[in-house]
Amino acid sequence: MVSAGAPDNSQVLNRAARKRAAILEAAQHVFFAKGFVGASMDEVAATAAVSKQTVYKHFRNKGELFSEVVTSVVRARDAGIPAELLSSGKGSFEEQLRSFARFFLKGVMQPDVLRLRRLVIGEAGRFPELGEVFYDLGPKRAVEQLAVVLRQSSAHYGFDLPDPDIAAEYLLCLILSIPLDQSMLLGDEPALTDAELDRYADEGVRVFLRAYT
Amino acid sequence: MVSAGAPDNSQVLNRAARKRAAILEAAQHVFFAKGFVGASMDEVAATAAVSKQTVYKHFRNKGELFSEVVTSVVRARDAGIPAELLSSGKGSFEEQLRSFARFFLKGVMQPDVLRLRRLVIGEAGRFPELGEVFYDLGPKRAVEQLAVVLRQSSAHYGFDLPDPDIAAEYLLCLILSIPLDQSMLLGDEPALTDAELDRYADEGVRVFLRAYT
DNA sequence: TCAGTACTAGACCGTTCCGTACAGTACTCC
DNA sequence: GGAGTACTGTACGGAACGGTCTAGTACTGA
Repeated sequence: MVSAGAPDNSQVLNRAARKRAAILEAAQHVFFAKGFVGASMDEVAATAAVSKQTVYKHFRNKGELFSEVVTSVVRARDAGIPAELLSSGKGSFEEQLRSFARFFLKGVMQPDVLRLRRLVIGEAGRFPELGEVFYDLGPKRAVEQLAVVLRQSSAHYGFDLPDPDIAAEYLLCLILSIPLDQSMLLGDEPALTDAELDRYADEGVRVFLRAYT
Repeated sequence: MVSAGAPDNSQVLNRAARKRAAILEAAQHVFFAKGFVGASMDEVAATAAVSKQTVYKHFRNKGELFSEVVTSVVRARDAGIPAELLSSGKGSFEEQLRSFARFFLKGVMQPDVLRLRRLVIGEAGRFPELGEVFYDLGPKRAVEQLAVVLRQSSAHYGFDLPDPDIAAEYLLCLILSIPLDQSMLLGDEPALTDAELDRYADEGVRVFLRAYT
């Protein structure tokens, strides 16, 4: 019997690694639902179908488990940009930016990513270093990648873009901020459809291009 | 002896109202520092220099106290736009928008407002209605006020602005999002100086005007 | 002045939680 | 097959917390 929602690691991981993965996944679930203080180690152990002792064998204490959960989720989300996005030259500049915009917005608006963001923001006082990890692998990376695209394209299409790094920051906030801020304060229900997200992405790009070309 | 940081209400409020105010102020402090679950009613009572029984005489339970704290802080910040901002006609359109932008950004970046935002976002699962209160009296009001300004000014200066409500949304996120998102994830220390905030506000307005005029 | 109300101080109850301890069982790897 | 490691189940100590209770004190307002 393979537990639903989790890959069957029984063949590729030894027992210890398997247990560790189960604990991390259970902890993610519990922390996302109840926050750091609200979550209990007993519930994590029960959800992972593991004894509490085993939890403490893998993670020194609650805080370390929390840190590992957050960093592992952030890193898992950081798979990077799909190759086809980076192969520039396909379509107009606006179409290219639109592809990026839709990709970033869809990623950021994943329910788990939204929950993670809420968690990190809420615990920024207790775990400031986690905010930094999230920022570096989230917004910061996105801006850097957009800046590369802007630099290439402005050269390729021959228009003047004085400061691509700053332009990328404004582009990103034009794409993400409106739906993201609403989700942060008003919750993710009802979730926006893909079509609505695409409209936000496209409109953000449109405003950006009017300002910068 | 008047406690520092709080107005001396001893002359204008009777005892009950005075105690109630002291509890709210103490609770704000404790909740901001430790979050909802992390704060304890004993600490609130001690900080307010009040017996725990008195706390429970004024507020039915911890959740109600938390709600009252958040709504009272939000409403206190909702004093509205100073009159001199609304008296249009002074200066160019860009100067007028700059005044608004600087005003909004400075308000949003107040340490207490940042802490409140973090708190509301972190507890959005437990208290969704507080997110709504915050949103309605925060971003939503700001967008509405900006839309009024845009409507008036586009008529007054005779340029075409098809959808002032949507334009106001983009204007607001161009003004606020970059410093605000950084503060949410990276903490408020070190706080940005007024001059830096003004630069963000002015640059946001500049990008907006390039896109919309 | 005096009744009624608000407040105080502290004990208290039931629960929850983190982290540890322990004795016994399952697995893994040589 | 056998030693060594990982895991289980449960119990426990110690602390914290939300909320109630009680008995006594200070204040208020007519």
